[in-house]
Amino acid sequence: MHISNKCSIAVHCLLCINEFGKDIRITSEMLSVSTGINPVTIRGIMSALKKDGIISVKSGTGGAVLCCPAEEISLYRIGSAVEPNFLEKLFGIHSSPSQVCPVGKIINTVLRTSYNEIEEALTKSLKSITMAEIIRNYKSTLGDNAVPHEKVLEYYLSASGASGVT
Amino acid sequence: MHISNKCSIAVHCLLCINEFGKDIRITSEMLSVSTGINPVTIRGIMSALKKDGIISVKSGTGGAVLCCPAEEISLYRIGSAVEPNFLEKLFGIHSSPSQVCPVGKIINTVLRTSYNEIEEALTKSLKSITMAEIIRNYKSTLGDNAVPHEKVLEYYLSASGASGVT
DNA sequence: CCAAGATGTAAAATTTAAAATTACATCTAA
DNA sequence: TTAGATGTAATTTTAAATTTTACATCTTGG
Repeated sequence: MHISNKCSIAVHCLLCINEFGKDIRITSEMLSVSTGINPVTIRGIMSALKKDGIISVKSGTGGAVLCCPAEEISLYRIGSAVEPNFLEKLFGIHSSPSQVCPVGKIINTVLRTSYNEIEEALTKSLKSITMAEIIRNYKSTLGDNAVPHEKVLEYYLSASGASGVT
Repeated sequence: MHISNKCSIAVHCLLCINEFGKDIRITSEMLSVSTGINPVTIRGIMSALKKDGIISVKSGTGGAVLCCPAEEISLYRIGSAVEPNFLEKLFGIHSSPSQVCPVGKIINTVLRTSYNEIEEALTKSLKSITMAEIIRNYKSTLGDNAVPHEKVLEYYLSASGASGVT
């Protein structure tokens, strides 16, 4: 009953790349620790983001970097990248209505008309929110909770290998 | 990754009630045949619609009728009735990010800020589409496919007991 | 050049949420 | 008073997402 976690996980990863990418090498292992999601799933998501041109990942040695301005990375783009046609899947429609009943026969068409309207509006909102805004929001939410950067890097460097400290 | 089928099923049922309610008694069995969904699930959905004041169902003998004008039954109202808080559930968020990583610590808050914006816009579209519009859309889509009403009633009357002709 | 540490994927196993099934108490009117 | 409904709880089944396992391939430092 919801869009899979992939979009949220992707945003999380992009925030990490943006925040720590200059100081440490961002690997799927590191992102796995940060997100609490297993590294294979992370790699799948990274793959999708890469295919869409949002990030580039150095194969073999590892290390992901943003490869376009944060203003150009909208939630719509992220969602579409990690889960093609995610909007069409938004509203579930029952799959085997009676083909004898006039309502059953055309319910799919009728529903799609309304759902398309909604998806259009939704697309607009999703396009209006970009990583630039999310990064700003992250920084201001961080506020006083901000941990010294070295501390964080130390955590990641020691945790590489999934120590278990999460 | 999507809102459950309940909302679509509810719209289907409401269309049937509106279309055939004057001629035949709308039972969960009849709606089960029309939707292809089992009667217990239908009764659950009808219960929810009833609780919200959208329909009234005669207990015991059966027979559902709309009990408010179609203009007042929006998709938002239907969705909320059959699935409380369905919008909050829209975007999945991974549930166990690292509490040591600064991103992991506040990712939920950061995401919710953006998702709330989107949900607000979505709510507005969902409220703007009502059964009145859907009924109009149904009638016009029906167009020439329109089957003589008696045929349909005959179908339902004979099918009561779920004959299998669907 | 080659081994350690990454990515990239495929395939199978597990988990989880939705829906179906089963069961039964209760209601209503012919 | 009984046949045909609704109302709901509990269990089973099903389908989809995620994790796990496995392994091929890439990259670079020693």
